[in-house]
Amino acid sequence: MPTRKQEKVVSLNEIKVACQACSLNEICLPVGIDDEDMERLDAIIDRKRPLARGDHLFRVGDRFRALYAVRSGSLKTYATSEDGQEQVMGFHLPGELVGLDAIANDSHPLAARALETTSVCEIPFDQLESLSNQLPGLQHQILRVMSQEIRDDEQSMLTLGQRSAEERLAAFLISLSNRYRRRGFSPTQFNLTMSRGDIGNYLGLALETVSRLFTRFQNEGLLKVERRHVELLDRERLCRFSSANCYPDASSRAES
Amino acid sequence: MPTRKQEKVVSLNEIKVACQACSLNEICLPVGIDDEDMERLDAIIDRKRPLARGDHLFRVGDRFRALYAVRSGSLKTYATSEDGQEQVMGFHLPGELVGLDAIANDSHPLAARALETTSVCEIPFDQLESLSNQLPGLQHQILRVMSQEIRDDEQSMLTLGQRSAEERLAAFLISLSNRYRRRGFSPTQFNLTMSRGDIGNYLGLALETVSRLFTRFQNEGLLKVERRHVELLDRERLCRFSSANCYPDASSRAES
DNA sequence: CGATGACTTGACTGCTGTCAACGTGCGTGG
DNA sequence: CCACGCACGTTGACAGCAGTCAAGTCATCG
Repeated sequence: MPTRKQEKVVSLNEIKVACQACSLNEICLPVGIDDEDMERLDAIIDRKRPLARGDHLFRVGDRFRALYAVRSGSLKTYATSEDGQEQVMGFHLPGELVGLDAIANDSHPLAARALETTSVCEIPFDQLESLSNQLPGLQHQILRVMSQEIRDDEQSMLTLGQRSAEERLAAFLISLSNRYRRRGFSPTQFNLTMSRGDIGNYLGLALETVSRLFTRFQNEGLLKVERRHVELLDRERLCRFSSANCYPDASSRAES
Repeated sequence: MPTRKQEKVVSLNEIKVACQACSLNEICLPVGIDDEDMERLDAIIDRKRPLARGDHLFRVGDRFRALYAVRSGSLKTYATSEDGQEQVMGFHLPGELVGLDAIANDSHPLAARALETTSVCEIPFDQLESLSNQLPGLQHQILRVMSQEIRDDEQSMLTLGQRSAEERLAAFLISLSNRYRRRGFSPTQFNLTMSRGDIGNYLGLALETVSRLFTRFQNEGLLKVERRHVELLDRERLCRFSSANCYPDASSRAES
């Protein structure tokens, strides 16, 4: 990552640090906000103490008060069916926003739980909203982020609806890879913070199928996997397996 | 539908008519907007001439200029995979909004095509955005609508990922039923404006499977189907089949 | 009246879920 | 330090749901 223009005054640097640490740097509410506005945005953000693995950030039905940006660690969001079965709806990596689905009814339709030690930034929604009234750039950015979320969900629907087990897992791995790359992590080597069961649940597959596919992918030289650690050896081929373009995913390409 | 408070002045009535005809009446951008604001909103909306069956409202990659609200008729949105296969992503009934996924990148990621003769309202986005800067109520409403879209997509993901063919079709029919009910149409009797192929494509099923399931549902007394016309005979049981609550779908329950 | 497209139905296959047994690594406590 | 338990992961056997291929029916329209 080329260091961004950091020749700035004091308080501004503080924010840069704050939001770089939070991975919010041009990500959560990317671009289109100038430094002064960013300062005001930063002022309303509350940094909470970390969650331990298994802790809930919020539960189903909790009143909606704030959006959350993952600063470090990772979360899963899930619903619970009437028979008590968990339904994993998504995973959230550093720099990603959680809770956008709660705005509509002022209540969280999903629960969010930490997959590992995780810290988040809390963005009180009423404050964000009134701030965005004053800052058209911010308002536009929020709309963009929500639109991107809809887009990503559409992508997931496509994967879940139309793809084979093999294609789903490949697409999942490519998606993770893209999202890690985007945040400056290695796109070819990372740890899965979720269990095989979570992955299977999310992809609509039995956990045994996920396990078998990892083995198969490894035998075919596509990747190397050992417990939670994954190394993508042939990203290109894996990508073709996924029947999806490699880079459209959560990338958004940050506009023109 | 009990006629809504129509004891109002002239121009206001016009809007009521306009937006009632457009089914926008408290739906596209529901509640939270007072009459005066609604007048200003109405002023930027462009009513276009109807699309014929098969016409495109927009295509993949088209520059994003406006959101569209279905006034009458219906649309499907779809992606096209590299091998030319169509992937149906959604159906849009009167009163529903299309194009929210295009805001992020100023470009439509999906194409939208009329399933029958269809008319839409065009809502130029830049005008909507600057208007919403002046009207906090409108801004909030837009966020709600987008949030609801995310919620609905999550619901679809769940259906596609975890459910059997039977459950998917049942959920699809219940969803249609809820959406028709919400707009004042019969929730138990309606025409499918899309083909079996479209339904199957959307649900991630072969069209033959969809056909067989319709037959089975009919034999089990759940519904009566003849070509495109469907009558739900046992909505309650169909709902249980879908493994989903009956009313959460696209309802949003229009807040408290 | 024939052509066309949409839909239905049947036969067969195969992917993927289920059930079950068996590793493997890690933390806890002796 | 070692033993144990437990959660997680892997692998195998088997079965069933749903896809594919194919034939046939029905409605609409020129």
